[in-house]
Amino acid sequence: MGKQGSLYQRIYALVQRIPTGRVATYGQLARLTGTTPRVVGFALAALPAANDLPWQRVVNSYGMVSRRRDGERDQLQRALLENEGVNFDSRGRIDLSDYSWRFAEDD
DNA sequence: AGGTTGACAAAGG
DNA sequence: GCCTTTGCCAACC
Repeated sequence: MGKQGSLYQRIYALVQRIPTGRVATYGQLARLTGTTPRVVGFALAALPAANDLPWQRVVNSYGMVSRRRDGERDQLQRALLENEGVNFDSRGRIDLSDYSWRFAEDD
């Protein structure tokens, strides 16, 4: 592994730090880990079905749950978020100005 | 080694 | 604001 762990490990470590009831975008995590948004999505897709990460807290730049190629994971994601108090509007969007995670070194 | 494929994003129309 | 293009880069043939 690299000096600071693999790229995927850095992404996962960051996802782990997103607080309950908050969301981060793929682009935000990409900037913080020095990669591109697509790779963040690819890293999350590589997670096993059962994992310890709050993976549901990662959404796209429009504040929407991104659709998977298969499965009902996106529905589960919305349910989990609503369960922790995140509000979706009639078009299925989250108001990022209210719910986005503000990263700080001392979190 | 080269082409394809994404849980994306920004810019253009 | 929606839809389409373009850039992106790691993974997987």
